Amino acid sequence: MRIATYNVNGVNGRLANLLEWLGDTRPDVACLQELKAPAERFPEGPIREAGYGAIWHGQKSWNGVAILARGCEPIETRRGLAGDPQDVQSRYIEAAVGGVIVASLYAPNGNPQPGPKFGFKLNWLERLRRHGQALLATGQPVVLAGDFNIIPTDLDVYVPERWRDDALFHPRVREAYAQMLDDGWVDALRTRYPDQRVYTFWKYLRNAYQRDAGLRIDHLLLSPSLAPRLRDAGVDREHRGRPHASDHGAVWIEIADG
DNA sequence: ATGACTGGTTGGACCAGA
Repeated sequence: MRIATYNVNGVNGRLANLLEWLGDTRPDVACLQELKAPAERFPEGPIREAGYGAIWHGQKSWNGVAILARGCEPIETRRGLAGDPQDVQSRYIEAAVGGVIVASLYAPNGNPQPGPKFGFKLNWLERLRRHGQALLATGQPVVLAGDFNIIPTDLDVYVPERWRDDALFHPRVREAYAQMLDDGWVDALRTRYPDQRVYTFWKYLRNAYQRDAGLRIDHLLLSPSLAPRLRDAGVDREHRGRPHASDHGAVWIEIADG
C-alpha cells in the first residue's frame, strides 16, 4: 500500500497538477494539505472521476486538509485536535483506510517568531503530541502524514545558518518533533535515508528548486506497530519542477500488507 | 542573504505562506 502526503497549495488552483500526480503515481491513500477552499468548493467530482473516495475539512482562503483513498471511501475517525475550543482552523483530519489509521495534518507555520502565531504553533504541536500518544496507546497501525512545518535537524535544510531564527527551525519546535519520536513515532523518510539530504519543499523564490535549496518539512510518522512494514519511501521531486507546481513535493511510503 | 513568487479574496492591494 502506497500512502502519500502532498501540500497542494490550492486544491482548485492546482487541480490539474494534482490529477496529473494522482494518475502518474497512483497512491492508494493521498493526504492533502493547504486546500485553500471552503468545504463546498472541494473538487469532489474530478477527484471521484480519478477513482478516489475522499473526505475533507475545508476553510475559506487558508488551510484545509483531505484524505483520498483509491477505490474506496475513507472512514473518518476525527477532525480537528482536542484541547483548544478557540481553534477553528482546518488542520487535522483522520480516517481508517485499508486497516491503517491515517491522519492528514497541516501544522501552523508559526512565523513571525516570537509572537502569537508562534505560540499557537507550539500549542498546536503539544495538542498533536497528546493525541498521538492516545493513538499509540491503542496499538493500532497509524501514520501521521502531512506538512509539519518543522525542519527536524541540520541535515534537513540547505543552509542551516540562514534558518536559525525561523519558526520552522526554532529549538522548541525541533524539540516538539523530537519528543514525538521519543514517544515512539518513526520518521519514515529519515529511516529510509539515514544520512542523505532529502527535501520536500522548495521556495518559489530565486530558483530554489533548480538550485536544490530545499527543506524537509513534510513527514510521515509511523506507529511502532506499522514501522516494521515500511518497505520504501521517497519524494516525488519531478512533479515539483513542472509548470504551475505546488512549492511542496509529495512524500510517499510503501507499506507491506498487514 | 529577507529575497520578489504564489493563491485567494476581490475587483486594489493585501494577507499569508516558509
